[in-house]
Amino acid sequence: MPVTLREVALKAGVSRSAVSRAFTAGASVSAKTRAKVEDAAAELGYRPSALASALTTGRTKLIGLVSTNFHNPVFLEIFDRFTKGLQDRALRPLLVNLSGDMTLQAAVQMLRQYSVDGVILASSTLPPDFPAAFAQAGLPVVHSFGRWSAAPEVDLVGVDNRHCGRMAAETLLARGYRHLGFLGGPQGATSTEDRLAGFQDGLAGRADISLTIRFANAYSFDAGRAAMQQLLATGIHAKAWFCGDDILSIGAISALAEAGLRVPQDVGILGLNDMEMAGWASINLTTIRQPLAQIIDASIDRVVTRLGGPTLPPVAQLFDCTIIERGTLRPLPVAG
Amino acid sequence: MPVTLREVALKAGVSRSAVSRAFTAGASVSAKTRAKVEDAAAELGYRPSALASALTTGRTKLIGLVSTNFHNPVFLEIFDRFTKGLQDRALRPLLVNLSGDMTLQAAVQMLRQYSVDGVILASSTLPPDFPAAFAQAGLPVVHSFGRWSAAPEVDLVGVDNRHCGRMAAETLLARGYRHLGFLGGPQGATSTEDRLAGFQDGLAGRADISLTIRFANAYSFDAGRAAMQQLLATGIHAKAWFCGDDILSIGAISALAEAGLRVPQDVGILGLNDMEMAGWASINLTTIRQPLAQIIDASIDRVVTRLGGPTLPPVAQLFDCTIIERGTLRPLPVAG
DNA sequence: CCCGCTGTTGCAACCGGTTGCGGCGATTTT
DNA sequence: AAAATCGCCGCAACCGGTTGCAACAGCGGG
Repeated sequence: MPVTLREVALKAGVSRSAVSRAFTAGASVSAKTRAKVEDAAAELGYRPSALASALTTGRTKLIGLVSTNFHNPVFLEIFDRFTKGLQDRALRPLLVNLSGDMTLQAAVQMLRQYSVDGVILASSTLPPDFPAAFAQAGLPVVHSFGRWSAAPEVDLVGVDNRHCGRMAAETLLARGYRHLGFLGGPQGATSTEDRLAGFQDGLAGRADISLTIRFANAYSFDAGRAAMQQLLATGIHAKAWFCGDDILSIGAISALAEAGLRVPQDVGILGLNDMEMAGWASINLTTIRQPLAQIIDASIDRVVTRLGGPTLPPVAQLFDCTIIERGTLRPLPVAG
Repeated sequence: MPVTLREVALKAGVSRSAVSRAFTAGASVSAKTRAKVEDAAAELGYRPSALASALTTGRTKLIGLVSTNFHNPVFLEIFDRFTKGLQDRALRPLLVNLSGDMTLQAAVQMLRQYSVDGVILASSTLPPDFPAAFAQAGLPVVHSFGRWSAAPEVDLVGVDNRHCGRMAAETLLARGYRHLGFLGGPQGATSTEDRLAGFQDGLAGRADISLTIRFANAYSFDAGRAAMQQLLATGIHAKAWFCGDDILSIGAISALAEAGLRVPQDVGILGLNDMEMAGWASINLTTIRQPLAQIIDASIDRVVTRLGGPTLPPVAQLFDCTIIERGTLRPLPVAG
């Protein structure tokens, strides 16, 4: 049913090679035959099959876009940017939901079978052996939002989560909070571990500080709310919480409100990400911004350079975070 | 670099056909050779190339998943369910973000070039000629959340939006609201048009009712908030609004709160979708639920039956909506 | 022991493009 | 005018599997 090279060649009165060359940029074709071919192709509605050409060229222009978190609204923003960015570069995202029955091994096999040109792993929770599994299968991979390492096994783009943790500590200390809490994502999530480590770093040597540490069992609203409910039920009351993610913050705030506690008058909350919702007037979350657009653009750039280029050693590329002041922490004391 | 059929055949001491057959279910192979092949394949880490086989079988197991709305959080839930459901059936979603530079024509061409087995168009705003464009290109397509038609051009799965509108009208009337408002999505969005039509239907013949109609310019928080701000600024105050979507409702509620109006004491809000956020304690939105899981499962089933089966006439499959009572409308008057 | 049948196997062509190579005609050089 | 050069084209092989067909082996029955 679909029209092929042969038919265009026939109609244009040229060889199949000529048609092929007419459709590949930079090939050796005269303007005249190219015109003939284009006319015939247009008339027949011909488009070269990406699969067939991939077979010989070895390039599918398919990129595996792998993620685990489909319950954190920030990922909709992330998918939006990734899909647009990839499309702009004529690449096609093959979306993989790494949850349920889809195991890491299954995902690797699957993406190998489809000969994807590269893989973007968008996850802040998975340890380095996840991206490494793709690399070992011979797939160029960039880990977006992954854990920093001085000698990364694969390309990495993200932020310095330990530094974010220190920034959170400074922020809370500067506002005079002394009873602090850390509400992380699931235990074992690399981003949560690193943010906590940095947070503790920033608190080191301060004898006047108390710190409660708790982990939600997912980066989701429900998990954040449940964790905070449990904390309140057990009588644990920090005066300010650094939450490992905006969505946890929002869940926690919900639990606090249900318990009749006001934010920021009774309890302060500091998030991380600065997703769109954080800026909604009804939420107005003070948070540490990850520069999503930059991270995503850089991730795509990395995978694109891997596509053509030789095999260079993997690099880690980190972006700076900035604190976004809104309404869920009490104000800084006035200087002087 | 990747290991091919030929190498496995060599190592197993059989022909290439034998290897191919060993990997295709239901092919004629003896247990003995199958075992030999599987051993050799396992040793070499062989996986058949999906592209190469697609070339002859004509099946890629690729499904184009096309959407426009990456700013409505409900779509994260939708993508989660679609990706899982497709994966469960060994299908692969090729995600297309139909916005920015990606036009309908470009998307059609692209999906044709990749020989996707089918297309799922997940959008409640696009008119029937969008899905029709895929069908005309010879791609089996199902329109999820699309506009109902007695004689649809393509398979359609969703809800009866006019009926939802009538349900909204009944709901608000039953609670004694008389000054009503309709806050729709972008003008021209089919779902908004139909919900409005149904809403007006349900209000027909009621002389004691006033109705204000306004359209937000997207299905997004910002659009809902901006629209409500503008309404308030121009002095338009309905006592209850039927919003065309939960995310519009939440945006509208935000604007109301900023203006010092309480929901539901001063203004009632009724949403549509029942996305996860609607159930959050801090939002607690009364809304009309679309059965997402059912719609998505049915959509996948439809596209799967199109895959193998003969060309049957397109069908429309609608699911019932139910009202979810929460806290953004005043209670029903007590009977008696 | 021969025949026919069934189940398995390999050959070779094909899916739809790509590409190295040799050749041809047109142009330039001497 | 002959020779060297260049651009363009088609031939044919190839990418990695699949599949119709014919050949063949092994088996049971006559």
